[in-house]
Amino acid sequence: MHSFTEENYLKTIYYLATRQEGEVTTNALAEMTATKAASVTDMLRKLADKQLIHYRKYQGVRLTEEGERLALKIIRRHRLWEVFLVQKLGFGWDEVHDMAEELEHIRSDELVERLDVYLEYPQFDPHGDPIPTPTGTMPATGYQKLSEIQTGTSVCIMGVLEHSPEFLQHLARTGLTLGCSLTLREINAFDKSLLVQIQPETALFVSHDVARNLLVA
Amino acid sequence: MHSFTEENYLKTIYYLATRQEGEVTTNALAEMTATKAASVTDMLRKLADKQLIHYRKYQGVRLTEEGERLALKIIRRHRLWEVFLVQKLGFGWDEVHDMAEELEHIRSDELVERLDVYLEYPQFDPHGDPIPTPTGTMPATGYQKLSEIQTGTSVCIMGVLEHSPEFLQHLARTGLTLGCSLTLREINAFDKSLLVQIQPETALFVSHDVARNLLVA
DNA sequence: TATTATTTTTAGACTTGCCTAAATTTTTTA
DNA sequence: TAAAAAATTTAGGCAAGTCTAAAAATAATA
Ligand SMILES: [Mn+2]
Ligand SMILES: [Mn+2]
Ligand SMILES: [Mn+2]
Ligand SMILES: [Mn+2]
Repeated sequence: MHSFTEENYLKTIYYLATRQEGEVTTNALAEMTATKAASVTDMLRKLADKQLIHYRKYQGVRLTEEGERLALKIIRRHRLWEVFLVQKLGFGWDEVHDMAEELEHIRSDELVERLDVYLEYPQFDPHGDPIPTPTGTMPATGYQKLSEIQTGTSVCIMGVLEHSPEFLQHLARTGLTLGCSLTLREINAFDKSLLVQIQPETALFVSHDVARNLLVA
Repeated sequence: MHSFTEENYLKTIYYLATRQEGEVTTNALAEMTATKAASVTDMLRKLADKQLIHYRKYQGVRLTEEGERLALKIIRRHRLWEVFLVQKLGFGWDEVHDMAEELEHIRSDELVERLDVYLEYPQFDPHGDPIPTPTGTMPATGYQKLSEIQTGTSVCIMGVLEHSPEFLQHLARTGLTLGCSLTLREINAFDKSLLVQIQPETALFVSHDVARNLLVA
């Protein structure tokens, strides 16, 4: 079996690999896991010994097939638990991350598959992130950042890239929730803020910082 | 905060204290936690430092008020998660213990209280054990062991003292489930086995070993 | 390309929870 | 009640995961 810590590292490597081209660096991992580079190096050696990552000293890391399979398994658990916490227990989407961070490590495949049945096979978690399949593949979504679409386009909010409670609460307060449809009216040339129409009668300004963390389709 | 290990020790001390008179011994703890006496001594010193137990060298231990409050909190979590696993996910009562053993350590009071609401405030877990209140008191039950009632008495099965999958599966196979009512017909003088009637037409023999692990009222 | 600056790794150490072996205390038995 | 047995604690050590400080490798810059 693998420790909580190993599972968290695998998940973090997966996450960073999808965000940047090329190998994942020691420093990036240290920042994400809130540890020091020296500690990361220790763990990388251990994960490499277990054949979960490809690791060449000073050259960064990449998940092996087995490592990616495991990472996706943990992500699947995390996202299913988040669905449970929001849909069944009534938590807000800004409250569930830390609990899911612990629940994802409960060691039972049977448990997570029964949870999937119970939740009626959800495709997405409360943040719009796709839920990996039991066999370990990540469904593709093809969403775009709101900051990257053309003026005049009408789209639907499908997900968020930033998961901090502050950001999620801000969205909830301004009415920008998952599934909400909107039309991009104009982009301010000065600060790149966006004017979006969410109701026939209501339009609002969205900062570029918010827009590049909102996924739409 | 307290570690998983500390929480498990507190729970074990609570459990042993309810079974035997007087202080809980180092060896008893070593056996229950599947560790060695020397390791137990280390942990006892640590728990005593944190004021969670009363500990005098060579004299055994006893929970402090704070220690008991914490133990009951973990037991409450354990039993609520067991109810969830059986009632919502459809697990058998013989399958849930190990998962609950991990779930009980998820650090969120809000989570367990919402779970309680969601499960509609259950009073007992799938093994008939009472669920401690949020404020940390253990409801009394006053059940008797089946091995200790009089011939001719009619009773209802309310709980089990042994939680091993083997025992629980044996009960399920012989039809001795929670809530099942039965009448004690006779007690075999030779091996203390019991003849119990569970239907107007069906009676069956129950070994003394089984009977002293069945709680009735 | 030689010299800085940055990144990464190594060396050595700490904490937690566990172990074995030996010493000590308590309990039992002769 | 003294010796033997059992229970418990102490001593010393190990693995996981973390840290700081120093060394080594790579990248950036003059
Ligand atoms: Mn985690
Ligand atoms: Mn999520
Ligand atoms: Mn436990
Ligand atoms: Mn139970």
